[in-house]
Amino acid sequence: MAHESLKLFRDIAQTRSFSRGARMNGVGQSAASQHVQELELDLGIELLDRSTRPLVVTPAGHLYADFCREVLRRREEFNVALDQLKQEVEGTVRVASIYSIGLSEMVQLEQEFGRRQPEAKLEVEYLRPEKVYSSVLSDAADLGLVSYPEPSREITVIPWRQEEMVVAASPFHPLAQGNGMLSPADLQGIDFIGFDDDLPIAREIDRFLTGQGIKVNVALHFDNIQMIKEAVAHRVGVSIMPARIMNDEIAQGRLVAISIAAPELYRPLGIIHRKKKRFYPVAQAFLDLLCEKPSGEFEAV
Amino acid sequence: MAHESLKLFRDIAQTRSFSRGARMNGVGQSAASQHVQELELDLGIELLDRSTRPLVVTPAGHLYADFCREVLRRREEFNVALDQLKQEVEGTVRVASIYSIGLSEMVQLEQEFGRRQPEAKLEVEYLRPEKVYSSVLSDAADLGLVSYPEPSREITVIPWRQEEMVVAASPFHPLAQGNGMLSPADLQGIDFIGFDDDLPIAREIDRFLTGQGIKVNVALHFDNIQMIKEAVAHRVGVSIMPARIMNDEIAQGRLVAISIAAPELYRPLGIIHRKKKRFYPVAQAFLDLLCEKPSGEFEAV
DNA sequence: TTGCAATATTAGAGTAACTGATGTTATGAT
DNA sequence: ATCATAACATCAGTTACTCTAATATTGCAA
Repeated sequence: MAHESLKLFRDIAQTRSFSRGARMNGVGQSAASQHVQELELDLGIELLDRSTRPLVVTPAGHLYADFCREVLRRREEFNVALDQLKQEVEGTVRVASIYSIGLSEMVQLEQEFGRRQPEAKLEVEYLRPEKVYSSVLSDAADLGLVSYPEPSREITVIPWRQEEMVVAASPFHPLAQGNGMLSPADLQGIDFIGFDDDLPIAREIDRFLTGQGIKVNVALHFDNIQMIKEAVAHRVGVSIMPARIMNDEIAQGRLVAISIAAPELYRPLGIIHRKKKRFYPVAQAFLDLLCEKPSGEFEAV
Repeated sequence: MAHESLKLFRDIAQTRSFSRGARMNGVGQSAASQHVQELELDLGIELLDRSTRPLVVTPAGHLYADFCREVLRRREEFNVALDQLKQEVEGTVRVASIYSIGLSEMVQLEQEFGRRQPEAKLEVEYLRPEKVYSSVLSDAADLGLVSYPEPSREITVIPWRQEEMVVAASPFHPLAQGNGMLSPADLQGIDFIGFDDDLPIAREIDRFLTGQGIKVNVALHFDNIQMIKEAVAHRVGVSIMPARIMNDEIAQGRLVAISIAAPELYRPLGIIHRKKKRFYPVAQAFLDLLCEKPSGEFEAV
């Protein structure tokens, strides 16, 4: 609004004509005339001398025209800076994820996203679960990927996947000699590699085992899956973890996955984000990608 | 209008509060909220993060706030420059006058004007008649004082005075020995000091003498009254000129004024100015002073 | 939770700004 | 000079905005 007014006066002064200035700004000559009259009334001084044709810009008019020019230039600068900022801010999706989402999965997602939004940038940061929440809360990340997601006043949860949990064991472990299935009872008293107690997955596994009346012998526990897999491979014990993140080790013959016969144990994954936040188009696009693609062998919910 | 908007946003960003910013600008909190929303919609980016209290200015908001601050500062500069200009332009009356208006008269006018408008400045420039017209035309002078004023399409005339024209002679000249009166016939064949032919006063005097069937012997002619008075004092001849501008020389006994018995010869003086020009208050005040005061012994018309 | 203070939302009133038609004026050609 | 013309001014009516007032929602702290 103000921008248009400034440009209008500048153009009138520059072309020394109300009609031309008006045309250049897509308004009628009448509007231009009224506008300048209003200006002159406000400033209490004549800006343009219309008693001669073509009109003459008065000294006061020159002062004002200079003002207009400088403001318009500054406005352009602002627009440029803003566009740059938008590129940075709106062209980037910042994702905070727990480690156990799996690197290979994320690489796939990144590739697909790069194909769809070549301009966009994806920044993924792997953090411990509580750091994912705080990162989303503090707006350091647009989206968070967590297991056992918990909504709060600030956080909205979008359910994402249900990952089947299986028993992980060394190929040489006695349990690995069966048909790839076992019943919960088979785990009674077994040596077990667990997750640190403060991780949601640890609590869920514990609840499951307790619910089944099973007690395992926790030989070791870690705060990350990588170490657990390592320990299992070294036959320190068995563990329970999402099947999908063992794919590489299974292919290499370092681990085997043994399904647990009913009741199914699933790890829910969720996408979290700040409530009320309007997503930038790029963040929305990434969210769409996540939701649309039931990648891997497990269904999205 | 735009100024208020810019200030509003700057204040909101600076105080980190809609309500305070609104109060500082004499509007309601609602207006402030709506204003920023509108802005954000226009720019397509969030300027203020209201999801926390006190609100946080986003990077884009900082860019815009900086823009506001700079424009406001520039606007202040403009206002200052404009005020200065107003002082100069509106506080000054520029008068262009022919030489023969008389310095003493003008000094009187200046004094009276200085008393009435202590703030105002009066600039008087003495020029040859045609320069007075062009000065008024080119807007280098607000008012012009001329004799035998001629209106044109560009120039408006305000009749000012009718000055009695008298014969100027040395106290020792034969004509000066009478009763201070003479008839036109007394001038027949006399040695005469005239004005340059291109001056209106020269043409008028010539017309008068011719109309009376008189022929004088033009001994010398000058383009200014000062030289004519000098020549008359030296008894090169007599001349005809406005009585009033001889006052000083008559008081000093260097010249005498001899009235011409009917038909009266008058020199009309007029104030000229550009048509349609709205006067600034100060110029109008000076014009009022000129018109109101039938100074000297001759009536204003 | 509950209460408080801040912001968002909504409808409606008042006003600013534009359009279109018409009046006025500056300028140049007849 | 007078006329024609192109430019600017004016006016009435409409559109579109901006503000207010009342009310709902939200963030934060006790």
